Amino acid sequence: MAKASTVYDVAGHAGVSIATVSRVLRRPDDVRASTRDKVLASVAELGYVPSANARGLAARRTGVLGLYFPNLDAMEELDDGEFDASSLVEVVQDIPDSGLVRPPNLYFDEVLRGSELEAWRQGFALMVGVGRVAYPADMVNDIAGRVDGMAVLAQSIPDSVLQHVSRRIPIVLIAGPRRGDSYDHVSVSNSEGMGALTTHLLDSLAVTDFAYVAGPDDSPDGAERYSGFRQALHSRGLDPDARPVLHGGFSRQRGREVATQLVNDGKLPRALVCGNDQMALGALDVLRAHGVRVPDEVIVTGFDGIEAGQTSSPRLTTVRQPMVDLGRAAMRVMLSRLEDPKQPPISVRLPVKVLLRESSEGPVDSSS
Amino acid sequence: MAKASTVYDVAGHAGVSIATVSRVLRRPDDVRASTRDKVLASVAELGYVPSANARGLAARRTGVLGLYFPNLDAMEELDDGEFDASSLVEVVQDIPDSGLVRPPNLYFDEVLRGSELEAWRQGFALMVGVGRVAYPADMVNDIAGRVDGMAVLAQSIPDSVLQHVSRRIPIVLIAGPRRGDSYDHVSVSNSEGMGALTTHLLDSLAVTDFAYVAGPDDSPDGAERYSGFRQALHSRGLDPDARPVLHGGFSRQRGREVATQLVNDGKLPRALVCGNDQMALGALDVLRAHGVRVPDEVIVTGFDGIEAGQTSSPRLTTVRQPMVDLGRAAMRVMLSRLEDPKQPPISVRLPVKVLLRESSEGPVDSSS
DNA sequence: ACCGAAACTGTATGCGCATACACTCGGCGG
DNA sequence: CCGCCGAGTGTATGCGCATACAGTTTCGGT
Repeated sequence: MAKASTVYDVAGHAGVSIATVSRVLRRPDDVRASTRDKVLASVAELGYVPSANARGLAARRTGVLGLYFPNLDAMEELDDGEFDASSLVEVVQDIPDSGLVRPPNLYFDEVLRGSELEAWRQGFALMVGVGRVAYPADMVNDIAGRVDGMAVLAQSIPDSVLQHVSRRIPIVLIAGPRRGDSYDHVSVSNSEGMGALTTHLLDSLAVTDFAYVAGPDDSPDGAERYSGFRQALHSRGLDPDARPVLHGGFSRQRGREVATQLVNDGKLPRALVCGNDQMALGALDVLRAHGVRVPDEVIVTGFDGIEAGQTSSPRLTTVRQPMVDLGRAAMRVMLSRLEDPKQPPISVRLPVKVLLRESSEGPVDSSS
Repeated sequence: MAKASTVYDVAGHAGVSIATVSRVLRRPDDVRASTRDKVLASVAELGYVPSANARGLAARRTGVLGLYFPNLDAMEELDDGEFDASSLVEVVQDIPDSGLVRPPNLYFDEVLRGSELEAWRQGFALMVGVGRVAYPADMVNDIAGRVDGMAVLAQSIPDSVLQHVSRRIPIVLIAGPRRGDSYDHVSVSNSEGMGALTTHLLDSLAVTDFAYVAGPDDSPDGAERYSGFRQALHSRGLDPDARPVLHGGFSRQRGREVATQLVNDGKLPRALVCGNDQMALGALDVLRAHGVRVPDEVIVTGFDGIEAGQTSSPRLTTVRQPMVDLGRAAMRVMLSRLEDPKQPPISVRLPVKVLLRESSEGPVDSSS
């Protein structure tokens, strides 16, 4: 590592020109086999690794796709802790589930996985950025300068910034509402999914007594879901406005608070429809603690399909978002845009799955 | 996006030289305020975003740190599915927990989070790569050419490749065993943690009848944990070799298989010590299905501290790895190495926490 | 009003690679 | 035996920026 070797070093060592070295690496078939072997031997000998910067500069593309997340509260909590190795083991009664120490966002992780997978399959590297509240613009700019295209989750970026960077690279919006119609967009069927779930409760389980636990007011996903809920009720002649809406925050803790309130007020509905899984799990925590039987007394449903809903007891009925596919789709759309920059804006809408489990359907054999 | 503008465009637009533009962006204080404003106005006007490639080339550093994961079986499963939007909603009884459709690796996700956090805090971007079995060398090389330093998880890379790229950039190994003594290394106290947990079972719960469910043979973490288990027994005068060892694969399914076997053979031990949480959860599945009471009849323990162990019933006693800190520590070590390339190899060992929960301690109030 | 230092800005160069183009060389048809 | 062609290789250039260095302006002091 004394000094990274360059094409020139390799060329000198192999007795060829730098052009030949470059060809051996980029278009091996254009080089005579014997020459190629000579060069490759030198590459190995010198530990040569091409500089992506130089390559990117010369080729006018970086070969990198970007993925930008908004910052979820959970991440910030990590900021403080210094790791301290004073003792290598500590035996403790379990730390309380703060919901923060263990970041709960399966959601992003899966989008990330999907993106990573698709990007590499298409021959691109992936760069990840998680927004810190303080200086989103700088980070976004930084990433934008490093990539050939960038996917942005929900509304993690102010419009002005988005507009600025979009003059350099294509932008794909993931989830969230459309923003203007100049960007490509990938989202899931939030309203249809919640609608289908609600309809199931209405038609198959004959539920009419609902309460809805909404997400944060500024969540477009949350809004779409609630809208789906309302439409389902409306289509069956029920008045959505007659159903109580409890405002949450998409956190487990918030779900607990809402449920606690309902219990205390003695206003438990037949079905508690939650805007996401975290809140539903929080509600389950409270109901279980109060001895309320789910689903016999109260049906609870979520949205997202996170893993924890699969191992909770009872297991959570929910709407599964194809989060991995969201990431994959975003990357594909981006590549398609790179290939043909002037095609009209693309908008992909991914299907969801309503998963019926014990929190709504009653006991099911879980011996699997 | 017609044609990304450059320093030259901005310089021309603002009526200054490119050097001044560059300075405005890099060292604003070296430029007169009035000039700076002029330039910034042009930057905004033109939608200028500096090319990280050019910058990196000129500055001889990329400002990016790399993180490379081995490929876990789970990822591959995603390869096939095309997303198909023929229907936007589908209502289904829950799909069986294949353990594949929902990638279970909280582990990597958290290391990633930690890395991402620390990298950005230090002013670096993060690039992620997940190894595909087919061509790890190419991917590693590719990343190595793009970053100032790379962290590698466990043994995801052949020694030869590692050696090659390490001539260009510093490498930090995360988890896994040391490899030679030329690389920096970050790991957790696997053996100490498992030792402490085992000792607790021995001393506080008076268990002597153990069975150990090991991980895959090629997992160094698994080996260290088993070693900690053995040492604990040995230190209490018990013979480790008298305790059955069941070989697993770190998957939930494997945990189920092992547990099923034990049940069928009527050889359930007092305590089932598992090499990771996934297997432990799989064992819980089976024990519950067979009506075996945990922890009254059988104590089950895991290792890792994944979230699912926190919501399982009973909640899982385990050893919590500071996975987020692993990532953070790796990045810090890397930066320290970049600052002073010739300091002796660093080896950081992070502490773990033994978390006592209901799968070993009996009923606990879980109303929280 | 003059001088020198300090503050500021411009000019020139190179980072490491891809690639257009020029060139060499061997084989082939005429 | 000559000229032509294509495979293979070398030469020269530019990608967009940072920065050393040179040049210019500003400003305090006298």
